[in-house]
Amino acid sequence: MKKTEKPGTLHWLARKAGVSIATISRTLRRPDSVAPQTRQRILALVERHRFVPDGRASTFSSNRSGVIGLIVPTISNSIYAEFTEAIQNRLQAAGLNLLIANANYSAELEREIIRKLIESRVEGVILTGYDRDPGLYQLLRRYKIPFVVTWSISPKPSIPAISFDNYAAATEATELLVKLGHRRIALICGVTAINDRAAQRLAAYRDVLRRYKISFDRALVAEHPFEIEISADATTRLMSLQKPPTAIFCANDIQALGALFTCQRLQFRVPDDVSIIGFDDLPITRVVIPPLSTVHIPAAQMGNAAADALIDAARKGIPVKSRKIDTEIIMRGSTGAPPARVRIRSSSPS
Amino acid sequence: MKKTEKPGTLHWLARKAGVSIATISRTLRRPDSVAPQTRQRILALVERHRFVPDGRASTFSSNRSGVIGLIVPTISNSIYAEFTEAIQNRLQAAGLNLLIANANYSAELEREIIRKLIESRVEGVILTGYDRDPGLYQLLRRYKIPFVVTWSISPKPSIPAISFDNYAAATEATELLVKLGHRRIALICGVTAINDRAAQRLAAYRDVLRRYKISFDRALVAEHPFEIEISADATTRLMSLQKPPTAIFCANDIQALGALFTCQRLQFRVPDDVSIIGFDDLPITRVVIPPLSTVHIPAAQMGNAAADALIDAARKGIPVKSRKIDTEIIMRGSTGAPPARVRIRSSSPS
DNA sequence: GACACTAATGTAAACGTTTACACTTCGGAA
DNA sequence: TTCCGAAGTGTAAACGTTTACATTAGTGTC
Repeated sequence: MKKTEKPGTLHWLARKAGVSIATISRTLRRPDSVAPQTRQRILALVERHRFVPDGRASTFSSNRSGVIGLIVPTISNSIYAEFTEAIQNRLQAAGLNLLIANANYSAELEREIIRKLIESRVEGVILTGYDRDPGLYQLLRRYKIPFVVTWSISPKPSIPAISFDNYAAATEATELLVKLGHRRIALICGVTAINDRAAQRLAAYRDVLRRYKISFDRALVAEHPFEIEISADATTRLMSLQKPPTAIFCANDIQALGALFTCQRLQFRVPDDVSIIGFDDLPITRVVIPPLSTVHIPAAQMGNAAADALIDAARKGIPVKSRKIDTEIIMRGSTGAPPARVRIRSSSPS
Repeated sequence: MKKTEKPGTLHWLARKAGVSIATISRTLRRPDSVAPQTRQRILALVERHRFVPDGRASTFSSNRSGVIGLIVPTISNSIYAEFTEAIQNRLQAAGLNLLIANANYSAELEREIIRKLIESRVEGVILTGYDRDPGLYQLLRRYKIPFVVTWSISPKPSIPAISFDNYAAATEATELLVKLGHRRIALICGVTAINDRAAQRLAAYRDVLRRYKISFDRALVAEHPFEIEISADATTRLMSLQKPPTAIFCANDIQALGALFTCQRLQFRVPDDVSIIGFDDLPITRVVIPPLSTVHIPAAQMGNAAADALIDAARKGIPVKSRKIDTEIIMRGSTGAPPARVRIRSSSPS
């Protein structure tokens, strides 16, 4: 009585093809290493039975998962889409797979995701932001999983980052408004407690004000999740102030759009009455009326660089090297000098 | 000479704790099944060494990957974000993990992704759209992987779909424009060759025109990728026609936004000169001026239902049952009757 | 004709869990 | 006292590949 192998395994195929299991494995992984006619016979069989080898066993046996994990804080902001697609393309070309995970701005959820990634022994992790429990970094190191921080730069040099400089970029944006003559500048940004990018942008804003001897008014900063309707509400509040701002720096384009439409709805002209500057340079900022001035973030470039670094780390053991990426202020139609009456009013208060 | 186990394995921990490997495994998987003091001792050890078990071995040995795959055609459109997050929440509650993959509107890439998912023996797959090589469905069935189609309904009842009805929704939207008095209605939609949702919406548009005896003008339909700038260009072309449309149905909110701003830029008033209706009901449609009329898609509800169905399929073997989800037209400020002069002109042509 | 070398294939150990089953201990019921 | 069941733990097979090493056959060289 012939022992019948379980269908859908290499063993089973090997028996059908009259070769050993090793030959099947080789046919699948390194076709050149088997004789052409053997190969053909086996591939025909594989085709006919629609055989898909068990990747779990393969990954486990070869000790290579071929997967890079990417953790983004949200997928609703399309700026991460460009970033993700760049990474995906690079990895695919290198024969690696991308596992996209959404941490939803939750440290708790991110922790679980990182743990899962370690469990599945991914060969690299791309993180967003640096601010997290140091234990997580230790864990990644403990399991020799290369990682890289993106979208912000850690003050600790031991944490490799491939990113632009949030502080510098926000400094530039705020300074631009100051140089246009604005003295009453609002900031709408993300929730700094859970978002180090937002925190750095806020810090930059404060420091610029201080440098130009403009007093900091807590009422002019609004920290909110990146949802357009929330930003719209915040803008309404801001513009209903006794002395509304003449400029709003939004640390995110989504928020800037909320601010733009809300100002217009409240009959403020942009940029004549209020200037607005965003952050990210989403495609929509070019289409909106007036087109939005913003800070261009080279998301694709950052993605490419991060992916390349991890490919080298995973395949050649080259440690990830930090790298800074340049941003650029894009002046479009939503920024200008403050209105004259405000300038007059502020010099001769009523 | 004591045989030393490889660190970072259950064996190694077992030796350290002076128990068997089975006890370690049980402590990790079903803590209740081991004595409290044993458990404590082991957990302390696990904690101290930051031990993370090898999920590949676990998945492989237990024959359960605990993963559901989700394939979306793009991640730039935030409508998929809501969908994805709903799925993620449901799966997490059920102890399953979500693997998000982006097929980038490429059948080729999608095929590779599906293959990878089968290789890793995921316990379910959520697909977007039904239109793909039938071999892929066969493959999923062959490997007994439950799947469900979302965002559109297959004409073949053998393919389970949890979705709204694109044809019905687009019919409603087009009909609404007709009933407002429009006769010259443009359609901006996705590329129907690679997007069955776009194809169904186009079909609905044509059928409504036919039903109301409005001649179909090829020049009034624009098929384009869902990028706002491309849609803006298409709108420019449309509105520069000898006889520009008095209404534009955009089968996607992104495109509708491009159309809206472009019309305004060209000095057409919305809705006085042109009506615009979108599709998806993104949050931004409520904020824009005028707020955009659109078709509300219950993305979260669809995600919940799809996730629940796959959870039941994976865990209890319940076959996925098709289900239709309702959409709703949301009338906001971007739709109205056609302008009077057009109505006059059309009744007494020059 | 012996030898070295290569190409093609086979053998079998290893990867690190899970889990069915066996075993021991202990407390209580008869 | 014996017996039974439950609780706790151990043993070892199984999961389906990959791959180092062994084996065989074939080819060309001296």
